[in-house]
Amino acid sequence: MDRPYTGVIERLKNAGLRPTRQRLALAKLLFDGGDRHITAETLHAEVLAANVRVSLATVYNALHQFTRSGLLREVVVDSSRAYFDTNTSGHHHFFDEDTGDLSDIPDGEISVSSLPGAPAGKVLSGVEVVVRVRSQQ
Amino acid sequence: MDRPYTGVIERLKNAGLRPTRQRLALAKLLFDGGDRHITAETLHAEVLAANVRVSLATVYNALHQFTRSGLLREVVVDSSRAYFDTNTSGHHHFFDEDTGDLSDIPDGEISVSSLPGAPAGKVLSGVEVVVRVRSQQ
DNA sequence: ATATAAATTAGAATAACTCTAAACTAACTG
DNA sequence: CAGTTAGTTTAGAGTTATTCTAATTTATAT
Ligand SMILES: [Mn+2]
Ligand SMILES: [Mn+2]
Ligand SMILES: [Zn+2]
Ligand SMILES: [Zn+2]
Repeated sequence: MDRPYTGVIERLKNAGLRPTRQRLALAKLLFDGGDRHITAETLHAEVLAANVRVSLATVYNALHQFTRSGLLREVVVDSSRAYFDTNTSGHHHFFDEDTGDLSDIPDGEISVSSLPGAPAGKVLSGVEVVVRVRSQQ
Repeated sequence: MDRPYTGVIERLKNAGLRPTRQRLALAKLLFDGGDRHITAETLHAEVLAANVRVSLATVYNALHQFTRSGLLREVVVDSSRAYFDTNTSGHHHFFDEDTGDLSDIPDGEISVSSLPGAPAGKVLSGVEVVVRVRSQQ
């Protein structure tokens, strides 16, 4: 149950990021264990709960750096907060508008057919399907 | 070329909204002419340019009331601003991440197949496909 | 006309970020 | 190692889109 940081250290180094105490704690929460969908606030709360003092500015910095390096992907589903996804491969989401819960649509349960070409002079950068659901009565 | 408000007055009354000077001006900009994609700021600028004094708070109020009444639909594509669409029927969007341009994907050029059922205890409320494009370089 | 409920508004407040500039630290070099 | 330097963290201030508050105004009903 120990040597807990080796994997995460490598992951950060490969991304060209120094494995600092803060980034290690954040990366461990994000990448050790299954795929996750998080916001800056929830990640900040988790890292504090794990007794690592990290500022909110650093959480935002890390989320953006991880995203730029391809370790995370941003999912836009709510105009009031940014969500980040540790699963960077192409997949789609359920978003519960009442609870704010973001969850994956299992692969194969949805597919987009006959993708349109990008308008003239533009280049495609991603395709996202969001299936919105409600849980409140 | 006159009696310019009759259509819009009916539309507001049917939605249970009093046809005030402000709502008439906003509804005219929104619904007279083709389908539109707008933000609160752009609509506010337009209404001022048309020489009708309307506060930004009223623009936000109207956008939300129109949305609740089904005259508009909100499209979530950018975590920093809310877009509203005068076309409330089911259709999908291109979003240019460089310019902020939101445009419709022509009907038939895309389709989502094998829609998943909503997770247990949840009810489906919408399906949105966003095709992100870039125009810079 | 009056009354009443609904709507508008200025400006303050909020919330999610982003920025700045100073303090710290990881990594390199000899 | 000790010294240097570039990268990182941070507190707190700043920004921006949006919401709220409470006072004023207006639409509608009688
Ligand atoms: Mn924001
Ligand atoms: Mn916002
Ligand atoms: Zn996901
Ligand atoms: Zn549209």
